[in-house]
Formats: sequence, structure tokens, C-alpha cells
Amino acid sequence: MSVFKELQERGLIAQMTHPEEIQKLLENEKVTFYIGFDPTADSLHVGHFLQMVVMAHMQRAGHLPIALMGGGTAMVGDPSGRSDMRSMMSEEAIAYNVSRFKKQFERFLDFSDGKAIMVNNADWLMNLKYIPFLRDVGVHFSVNRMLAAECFKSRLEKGLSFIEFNYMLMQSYDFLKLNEDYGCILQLGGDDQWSNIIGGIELVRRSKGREVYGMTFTLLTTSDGRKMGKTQSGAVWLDPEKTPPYDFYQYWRNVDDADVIRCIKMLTFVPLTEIAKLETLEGSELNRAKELLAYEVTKLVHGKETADKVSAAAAAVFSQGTSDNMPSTAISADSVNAGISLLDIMLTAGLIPSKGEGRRLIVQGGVTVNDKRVDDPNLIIDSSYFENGEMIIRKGKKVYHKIMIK
RNA sequence: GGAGGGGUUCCCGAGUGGCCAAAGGGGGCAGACUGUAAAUCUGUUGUCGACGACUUCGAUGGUUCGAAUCCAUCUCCCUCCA
Repeated sequence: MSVFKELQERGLIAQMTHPEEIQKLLENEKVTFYIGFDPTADSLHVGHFLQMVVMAHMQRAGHLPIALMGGGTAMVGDPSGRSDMRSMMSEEAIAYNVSRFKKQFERFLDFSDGKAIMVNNADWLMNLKYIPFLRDVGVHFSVNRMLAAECFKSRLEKGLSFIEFNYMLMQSYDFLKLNEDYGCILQLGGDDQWSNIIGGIELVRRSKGREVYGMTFTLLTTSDGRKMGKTQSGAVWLDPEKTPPYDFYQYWRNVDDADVIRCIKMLTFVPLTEIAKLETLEGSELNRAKELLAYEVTKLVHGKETADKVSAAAAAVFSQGTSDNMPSTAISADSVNAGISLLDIMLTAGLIPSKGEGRRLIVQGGVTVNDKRVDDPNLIIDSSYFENGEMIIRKGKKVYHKIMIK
């Protein structure tokens, strides 16, 4: 099956500028394409991951990916799909974020032997001269049309500053630049990038008379339309320091029934024929699909070894209530011997954000210690609660945590 | 630069001198039901040495026995005009 068909059947493709031409190109030629990533945080997240999966599909099919780090565009801020202005980021923060992005990318795409290229648009955007830029690039943009673009729509009601209005020109110029330097003829991106991608295509056509193409991918949303990859504590990050692999695994293990199959299609390389079998699963059988999803995604992001470990840990925790590899916290023997409150332990283990929250949790029957429900908010823990130096705290139904004496 | 409107707790949004730790909704968390799902129902949702105390309503200062509410200055945002 061609990549094009593959992407299509996985439900990844949202919009295309030239459906027939793109399909033909991808099936007959080696295509150089790019996706831009603005370093607005110090780690990539699930939304980026989807883009990387697409790049990997393309790379496997023999096409040449350019991963564009938006060190320059992040200085401006993309207003697409946002209801308010991005806060300005310092140059140092952006440079640092770029370095983090690069690390994560190198693990995911194969950059050996020129099989993929990484560039940073700070290298050309930062040195642009205003007047020449306006004369060479600015002339090709119609403000009338820009104002009509979907990406500015919500901002025209709420307010849009000139700097953000320029974002489209920056991104369009990237495409032109990559077309000239690398022969890049295809830009991919999330569906929210449609307007920006069109901008680049028109710029290349008008200034160089060359036809280039664009294609966007379905945004990863839940069945009820919310963005996936968000939790109460923020985004689900690919950086294990920011989102521990165990939590990462659990996130996918707990997706809604309605989202599992779509996620497997979009985020893993599980063959479509395999997925077809999973689609027949119903009811509690879907748990098997969720386990597969969680395992596969964790494997892609954190490696097989980690995926094996955390999936085994999760399975053990939910069947036996304990595992060697479950999340754990060590506390000093002194504090246990002296008697330490359960609330303090939970606080240091990061199970609760405050003691008030912890009290409420206990009063409502949401905490168990060694499988016994706790009803006293002021419970003092001493060595009698530990067996072989271990104690298990469970918060709610799903959060298990082991306390060890060090 | 001129005129007007506005910044409230995680978000939206009430509140215009004491009854305000602040309505309502969303979201979150927990309980019940379940399949580590959804829906539904219930409880809860500033912090702490917790029938009490402390800190919050853009910032700072002031008026008052008492301020989210009144005054002054500052700051940011929006709308219209230039």
C-alpha cells in the first residue's frame, strides 16, 4: 500500500491543496517535505507526536523529511487557533527549547546518511531586513485575503497585534526558503496550519512561478471534540522528566472507548489489517485495544524496554495492587519511627497538591493504605504499617503509589 | 492623543460597603454504578497547627469600625474616534 493510501486509511489526512497531484507525487517520486515545530515549550507533546508519526510514515516510504525548528517563528508567535495573544518568549528560552526539541527528534526520526534534515528558521528569519522583506515577500500578500483567513477569525473579534499578523508571512517565507535550498515541494502540518500552508504555496507560486503542495492532518481530538493530550496537570509530554512513562502509559490506557481505534490508527504503526480485527471488539474487550495502544505509543516514545516495564507494572498494580516498578517514593526511617502523618507522606509523594485536598479525599473515602480504607484524616503512620519496608497508598481507584523506607 | 468599557478563585461569569472564601456553570477530584471506559446520580473544589486562624477579587496607597465593592495613582486589555 502506498503511503498516501496508508495515511488516508488511517484517517490522518484532513485537507489537501491538490489531491490527485499529491497522490501521484507520493507514489512515484521521492518527495522532500517539511513540517515546522515552534519551540513554545521545553518538550514536545502528543500533538507534535502525531506529526512525527506522519514524518516517520513518509520517511519509511522513502521520502525526505525536513524537521523545521521554529526558532525564528517562535519569536513572533502563531495566532492560529488561539483566542488570545501568546506571551512573548525570550530569545534564550526559545534557544533552550530548540535544543530540547532536537534531542527528542533525533530519537524518533532517522537522521543518518541524510535520511532526514533538521533546520532552524532562526538561521534565516532573524537576519531578515525589513524593507527588502516587504518588497520581496510582502507584496505577494493580500491583506484583504488574510483578514478573511480562518486562522485570524477568532482573533479579529478579540484583538490581533501586528506582530502576530505577520506570522503567516514568516511561515510562508520558510516554505520558499526550503524550496530554494532543498527542493522542498510539500508542506505538512496540523489542520490548524491550513491558512499558513496556503500562504507559503501562493508565495512560492507568485514569486518563483513554481507549484508546491500542502496537506494537513487531522488534529488529535477526543470523540467529543476536545484536544487530546491534556490532563488536569497540563499537557502529556514526551519528556520522561515531565511526564513519567508510567503516567504516559496510563494516559493512553484510559482513553475513551470511542477514541481507541482512532488513536491506534493515527499514533501507532500497527498494520491496518491488525487494526481491522480490533475494530470488532466490543464492551470490556476494548480494554485489550487500550492496552495495545498504550504499549505501542509508549514503545515509540520511550523505547521497548521502558514500555515493557511500565505495562507490566500497570498490569501487576491493577491485579495485585503492587509491583516492583510502580511509582514509588522513599521516606526516611527516622520519620517513620517518630511517626509521620499520612498527609505529609502523600504530599511528599506528590499524590496530593495540599493537605486540604488530602483531608477531603480521606473524608470522602478516597484513600486506602495497604488496601484498607482510611477514615481518619490525621492518621499517623508508623513502622507497623510497613511490610518488608513497603506500604501501598491508593488514591481513588487508579492511582497506586508505593512508599518505601530508606 | 481623545471618549468609553473592562481586569474576580483552574476557566467562563455573578457580585457595586458588612449576611463574601465570594452565586451559577464548566473543568478537576472523590463516592456509587462499572470494564483502569462512557453516561448518570451524590459529595467536594484558597491555605493551614481546621467548630478556629490566615491569605485572595490587576498593582500600590488611601477613606472607613469594616472594602472585591468607595477614592487616588499606576498597569494591562477591549471598543469607538484621531
